[in-house]
Amino acid sequence: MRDVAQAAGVSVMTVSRVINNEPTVHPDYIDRVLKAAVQLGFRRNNLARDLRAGRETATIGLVTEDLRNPFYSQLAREIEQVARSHDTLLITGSSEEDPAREQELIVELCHRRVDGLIVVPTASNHVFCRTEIDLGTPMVFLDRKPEGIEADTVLIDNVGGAAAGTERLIARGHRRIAVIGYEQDLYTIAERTRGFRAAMEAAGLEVDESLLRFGAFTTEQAAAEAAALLDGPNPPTGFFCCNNRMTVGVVEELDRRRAEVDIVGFDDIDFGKFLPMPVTLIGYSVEQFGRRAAEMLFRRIRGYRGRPQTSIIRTNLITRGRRASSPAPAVRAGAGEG
Amino acid sequence: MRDVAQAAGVSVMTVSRVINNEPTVHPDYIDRVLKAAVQLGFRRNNLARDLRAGRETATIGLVTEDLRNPFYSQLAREIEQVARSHDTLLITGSSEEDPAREQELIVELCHRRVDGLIVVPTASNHVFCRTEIDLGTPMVFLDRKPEGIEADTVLIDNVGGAAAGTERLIARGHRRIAVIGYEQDLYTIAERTRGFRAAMEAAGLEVDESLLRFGAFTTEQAAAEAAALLDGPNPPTGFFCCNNRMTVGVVEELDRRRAEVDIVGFDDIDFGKFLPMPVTLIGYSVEQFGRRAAEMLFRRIRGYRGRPQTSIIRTNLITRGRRASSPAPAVRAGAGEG
DNA sequence: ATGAAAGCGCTAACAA
DNA sequence: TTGTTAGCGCTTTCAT
Repeated sequence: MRDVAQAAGVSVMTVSRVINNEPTVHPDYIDRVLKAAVQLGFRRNNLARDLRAGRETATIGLVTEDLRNPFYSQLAREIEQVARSHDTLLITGSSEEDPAREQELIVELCHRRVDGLIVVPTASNHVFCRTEIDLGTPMVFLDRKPEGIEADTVLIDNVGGAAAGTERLIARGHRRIAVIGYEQDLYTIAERTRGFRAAMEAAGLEVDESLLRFGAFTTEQAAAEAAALLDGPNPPTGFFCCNNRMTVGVVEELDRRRAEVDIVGFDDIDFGKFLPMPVTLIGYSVEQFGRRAAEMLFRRIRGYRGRPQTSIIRTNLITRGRRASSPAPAVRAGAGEG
Repeated sequence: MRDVAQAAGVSVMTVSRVINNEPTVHPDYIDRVLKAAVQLGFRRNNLARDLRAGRETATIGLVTEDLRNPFYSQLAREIEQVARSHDTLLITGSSEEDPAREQELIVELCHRRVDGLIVVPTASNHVFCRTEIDLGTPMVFLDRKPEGIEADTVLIDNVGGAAAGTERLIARGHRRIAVIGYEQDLYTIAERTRGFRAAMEAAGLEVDESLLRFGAFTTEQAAAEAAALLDGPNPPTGFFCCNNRMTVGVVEELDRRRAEVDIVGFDDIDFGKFLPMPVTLIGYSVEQFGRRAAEMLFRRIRGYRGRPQTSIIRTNLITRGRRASSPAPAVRAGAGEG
């Protein structure tokens, strides 16, 4: 900037004014400065600018497990849109379900002075966030409650949604309902299971604990769990799946067997129309989910000082999939050939 | 930091050394400084630090059309992983296919002094990037060639992949092959169409221009185009779909009609196993795609000064989908119910 | 091993 | 309308 000032024969302050479009500069100077700036390839250093101004960085961070998961990428998109309306950019980081990595990311982002953070917590301890929040980096937690602290949180109505789905299975006459989940301790899974139990109890039905399986993580493992249950002595006639991955796995297994079993699953599935059998899904507006969190965050960034709030996104039941499968055996997807 | 120094009774320099883990500090001081820092809730301002050091911001940017598209989010994830190995964070921005927005984003990111940029260009003019690149922000273009400048680029083998797919259709005896694309002028579409034509010509087949349709953008529109062609006087027996959205649309339409028509489509489809009919897809490693671009970028960031390079990712043919559909009519997916 | 001084690039506040 | 001075928070350099 000094060089530009020198080349244009003015002071740095005039240059500063020109590049910030301040109206109080003589047109001749504007011209000269601009010309010199272009010639020298000058670019304002926003770091210095923000430093001086003690200003916000106009950046927020998003920490999720894995951006590849369409749920998170859609969330990222919604958040980015809200951020854009606040002239703010979004930094994304994937924790890869590693609590250590998650903490590292959060701390790193705070050090970089992001204006705020949206975190989808991996099961872990979040007390260290308290410090960062108190020190001036607002955070909103999404989808799961943070552990050990009270903070702004946006959740899905896990209990209500799971109960509604379970009720539908019960209404269809099912009494023996299996639950397929992963990581029993994960907040969402625990809540959804709670909703399942509540609905069963409300209907006066006993839960057969041997039908609850929380060992699967991948689609394939979910399919294996379903297979084990169906091959058992007293197989279930309905399945409650705790998330979309589980649902897909169970659907695959049932399709393989052409078993007449009802499925309810948490989370909508974007290719749901291609599922080979009708499935009831517990959906919710991901758009609303992301926007709500982003809006809460920006309210904090703009200085709101109220107590931590929890916002719940409601769910709805959706029917997806095609009726009546063909009698021909399904063919597994081929791998790459060349 | 001054406050911490005062509280600990040392100079700011000592504080600086402590928080940077420099080995030349007396243990007693380390203790005192750390204690004071914790007590005062001190956090190093990395902005100031980077400013002084004239250092890189340890951030790169990624500009895509829409993060919700699984293709881009997977790309983002791969790039993030490479970035992480360089202790670098990733800022993502969506251009929403708006060239103006794309330029705005790129300029904004450059102003923020990102160390480098990966751009999936929307059809537009990219000469302004030349300036930014010369000014020190390396850029790598992904998936499509930038317009009007020469720069590092990573592309898919669009022509070769499309030709291979077309050849397969021809080998199966098809002579009348339709092409369903969107935005004929988009680099990828144009190249894929070129590959299609090349394969047809090599087989001595004439291309019926009335079978090439580039008006669709959504899945539904692609289905409509397919329907129009099939209802025409001399319908095609094979379809070449220019991307995954087109493929899904055509599959839906053919499934609705239970037509015996072969489909080849560019891009793999993650739920391919659920497609109701066998489809040949032209796939490629998205992982390799993203990593290659990120690695090219970091090579530039580390100072590589060679001429702009173009790297081509090869494709492979994959068979997805289930054989033999059922005789029952398909049921459209339901909307939300509550 | 520690500290004082200078300065990174910019802008707020005031002076001219 | 323009320029001068000072300082954002940190680190580099050099002296102690």
